[in-house]
Amino acid sequence: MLDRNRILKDPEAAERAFRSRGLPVDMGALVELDAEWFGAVREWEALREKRNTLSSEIGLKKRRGEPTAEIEAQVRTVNEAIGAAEERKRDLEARREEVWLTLPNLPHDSVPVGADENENVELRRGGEPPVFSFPPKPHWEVGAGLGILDFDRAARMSGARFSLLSDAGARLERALIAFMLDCHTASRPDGSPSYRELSVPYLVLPESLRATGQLPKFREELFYVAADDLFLIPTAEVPVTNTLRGEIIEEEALPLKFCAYTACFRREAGAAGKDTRGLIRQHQFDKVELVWFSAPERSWDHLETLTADAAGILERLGLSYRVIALCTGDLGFSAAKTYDIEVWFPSQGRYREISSCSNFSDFQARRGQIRYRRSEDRKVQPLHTLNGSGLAIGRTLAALLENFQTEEGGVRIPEPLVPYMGGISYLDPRDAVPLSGASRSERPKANNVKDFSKG
RNA sequence: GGAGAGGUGGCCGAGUGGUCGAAGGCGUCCGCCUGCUAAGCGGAUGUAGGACCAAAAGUCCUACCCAGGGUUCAAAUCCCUGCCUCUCCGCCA
Repeated sequence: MLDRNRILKDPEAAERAFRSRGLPVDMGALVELDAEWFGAVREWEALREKRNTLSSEIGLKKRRGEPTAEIEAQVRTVNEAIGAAEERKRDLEARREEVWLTLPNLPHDSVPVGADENENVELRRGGEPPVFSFPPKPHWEVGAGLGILDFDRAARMSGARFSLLSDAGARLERALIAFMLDCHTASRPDGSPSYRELSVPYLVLPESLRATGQLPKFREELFYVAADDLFLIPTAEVPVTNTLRGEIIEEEALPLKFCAYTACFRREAGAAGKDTRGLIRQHQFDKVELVWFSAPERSWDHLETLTADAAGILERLGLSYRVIALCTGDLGFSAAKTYDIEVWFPSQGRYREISSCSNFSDFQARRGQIRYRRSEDRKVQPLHTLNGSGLAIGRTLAALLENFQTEEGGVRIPEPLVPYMGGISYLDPRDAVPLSGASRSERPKANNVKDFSKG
């Protein structure tokens, strides 16, 4: 939600901002509707005042034993007017909300102006794309060769855009989650506080999604559980940001930094034909998310830190990446400024998004009533929220399979992950065991796994 | 899922249908006092929208005592529904 006073003070500036996002907004109609709504509110308030005055007069008279029938009749008349005014107010309020809740955030001044993703600006690169002496295979082929990635069986149980990982693949996914969380929650060399880890619900109420901006506009992107009026989260941003919804936080406590691993669920409506193969675009994927709550004057610095924190994971894993600043036309609905981090995919010969780090300024905080008490003057103000992937697990896994593949079809495990893989430093295609079971001769020694399934 | 008890300000906790935005306490803030600290004393202390004002201060109006309906001239207070919490039972990872 945008700051009403700010928009109404300079509607032309707001209109320019919306146009820079490629969204023409009829500010005239918006201003007019707002004025109409506001007039209805004032009218309703005036009538309430009148009724309150008369009612308390009745109280006085009753105590003195004076007759009140006449005033009571008056109040009844006023009440009729209130009823009508309330209906009008309610109607206008609904119409106004519908408009205001679908207005996107205003881009920050530092965001490059541009029409679409072609005008995004590359800021920096990290690492070198690997050089191969053979044509690198796409990750789904590498994964299939290793026997750790299976899309056919996933489709059998769940349909398109789901995946099934097995053996070292499943373990690698778990390793990445643990590795990333450990990185973000580790104490920092400069003594600044690390991220606090949260484990959050995957199903949320509509108002939670309204706060972060997915509703009302992007309902078709969400999986919805109609029987309970709950939505599956499209990102941990939703539950983590909503953790503090409706709260007032003392300025000294800011910034508050949280990280959380969750599965994420997206319908990918309108993405038909895009990334139909592989792990890039799934209905369900894993992500470690970073979320900041910060004071407005510091949030732009914090976005830099947040982005560096996300990129740090790629550095440790030895993956090549670049950071780009999204232009106004490519900015997400709630964001005031966004950096995308893209990782190198050898099979595609290009960088693909692996993290999106945004400052939402006070946009989500207004919608979710997340405020802070400024220590200087004790005033209560909306704070700023930020978040970024740190990182998307499936895409990281895919990038590892592609970037560290060997000619034999194996994959080298980056050194920091080896402890998380139980010492495994190389995935060997010769170790592959089909899910339907190995033949008697090549069946590996049974793992000494305890059965915990009986709870 | 069944039975019962509740949901009031940062927290605890009163509240008879009318002057209750809400007693009291705790906490917090500002002063005073005590040569430090504690204690003590005085005062202030919800949020949102709006009016007056150049602005601040201040005064005033409207709303909010889980949410939504209802009764009433008038609802934190009475009624209904929903949600949530707690206790007991059932079921269950």
